[in-house]
Amino acid sequence: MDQVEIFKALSNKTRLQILAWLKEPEIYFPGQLEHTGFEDGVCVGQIQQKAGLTQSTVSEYLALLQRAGLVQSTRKGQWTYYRRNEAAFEQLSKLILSEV
Amino acid sequence: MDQVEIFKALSNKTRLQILAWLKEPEIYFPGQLEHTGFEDGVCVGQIQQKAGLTQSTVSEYLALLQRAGLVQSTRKGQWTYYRRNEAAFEQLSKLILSEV
DNA sequence: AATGTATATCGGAATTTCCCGATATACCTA
DNA sequence: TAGGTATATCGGGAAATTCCGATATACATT
Repeated sequence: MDQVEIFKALSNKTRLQILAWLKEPEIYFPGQLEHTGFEDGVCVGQIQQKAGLTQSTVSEYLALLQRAGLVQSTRKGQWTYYRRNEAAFEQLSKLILSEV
Repeated sequence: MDQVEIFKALSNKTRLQILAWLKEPEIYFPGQLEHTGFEDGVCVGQIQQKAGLTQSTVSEYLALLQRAGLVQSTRKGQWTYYRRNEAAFEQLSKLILSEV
């Protein structure tokens, strides 16, 4: 758990937004529900649309968040679904009180 | 409380070190104890020495941490003492669970 | 095999961050 | 007032980040 890498990942408004959206996908991505549900998270395209940035940028942001350990992904067919890694946030919350 | 600004402030190894040092000044800055104690924190010069960066860099890092609300300062004579703002860390810890 | 769709990766321009040396400001003492 | 010490601010080169368009890869369908 590289602290600096985690905080860098969180140092961007769009990435914070994405994390907030992934917390309540049923609210922020209602369009996906009927297709696949949210067990595996939300696919890149849905996130990209909502973020209003290019596909390449959003894909890189998600990869960055994953390298930091804040999200996890599942590939299903041509879609990659991203979901939050809640354990990482719990850990981070504690770490801020104990180590930072 | 600007989340991005806070996470940017934490996205640097030296600044994280400084915050950790200020958590236990009596351990990391034993030289200052006999002079002034630690009620107001630690002066810039002591922190600079320990960080091993230039005076200007450390001064700017402390100002940056202060703008993010993570530390507070007290001027006494020619010295500026910096100490942690523990309330900010408590808030941040909770914020990571509730908002991020 | 050929085409279409979803995502990842590459190359790069613009901006920001990192960290420095030089200089300015504040305060203290003789 | 002059000189010394502590800190803040300024200007800038190097490196990292932001975000893009173009291209590559992966999978599905026909």
